[in-house]
Amino acid sequence: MKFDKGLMAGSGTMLVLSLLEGADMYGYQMIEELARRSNDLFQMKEGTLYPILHGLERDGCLASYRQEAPTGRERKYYRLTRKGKRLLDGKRAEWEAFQQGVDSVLSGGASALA
Amino acid sequence: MKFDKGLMAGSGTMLVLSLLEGADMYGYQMIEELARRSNDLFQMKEGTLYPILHGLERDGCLASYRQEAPTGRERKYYRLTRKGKRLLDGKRAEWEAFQQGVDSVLSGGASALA
DNA sequence: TTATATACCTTGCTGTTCTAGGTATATTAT
DNA sequence: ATAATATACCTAGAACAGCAAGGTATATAA
Repeated sequence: MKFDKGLMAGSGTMLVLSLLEGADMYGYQMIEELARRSNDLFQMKEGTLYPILHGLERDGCLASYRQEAPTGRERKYYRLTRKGKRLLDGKRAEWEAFQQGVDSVLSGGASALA
Repeated sequence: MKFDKGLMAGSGTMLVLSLLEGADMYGYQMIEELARRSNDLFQMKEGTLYPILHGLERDGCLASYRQEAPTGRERKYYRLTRKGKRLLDGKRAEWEAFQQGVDSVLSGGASALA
């Protein structure tokens, strides 16, 4: 990424899952799509992405299938499973809570939660 | 913390620095203050905090002094230096960009950045 | 007198990202 | 034709941050 690598930790999985919510994608495409959607802020490295994909598939959160591109090149597409969708929902909720917590601390601690 | 530990990575330093922007504090107090300001969402562990403090002091971002509490116990207070303030400002800017980037990806990539 | 709260610290584990490689095919430039 | 680049997948090892679990010591509460 372009900034403190640490910030990315913990969000990488969520970002990947969220990409697959809209459409099946292959790895290389996810990197491009992540850059596009973030205005080039997120430039995920392959060494980061592929281990994430393999782990999620191993845990049953993603399913993969091979499909030939019009060019003739073979691509490995990933699809979000029901379990993956549940994981995404959980990560998203965690992210929102975290975001709120950080902003609350940064602003001195006066946030009115519920 | 209460959630995916990974999310914390990269933010710990910023949160600590931001606490010290308002007032000098000692370690134990920072943990309590962080919990208070975040409605108990952030329960930073001592094994996380002390290495952060030592690193920031080593880098000249914090300065420390010992002061006796009314109870007789000695406390080690930390003060934000000018260099620490600059670091905080940078971290804050990074955090905002990151936050915006994540939300942009989560919402499909349509954010209008300036 | 024992347990808990306060207050500081460190070592080693784990998990996540990145670096830096490797393989192979398709396209573009020379 | 040949070289360079883009596409597309992968992995091993380094680096780093947070955590668990320990240690030390004093003050307060049971």
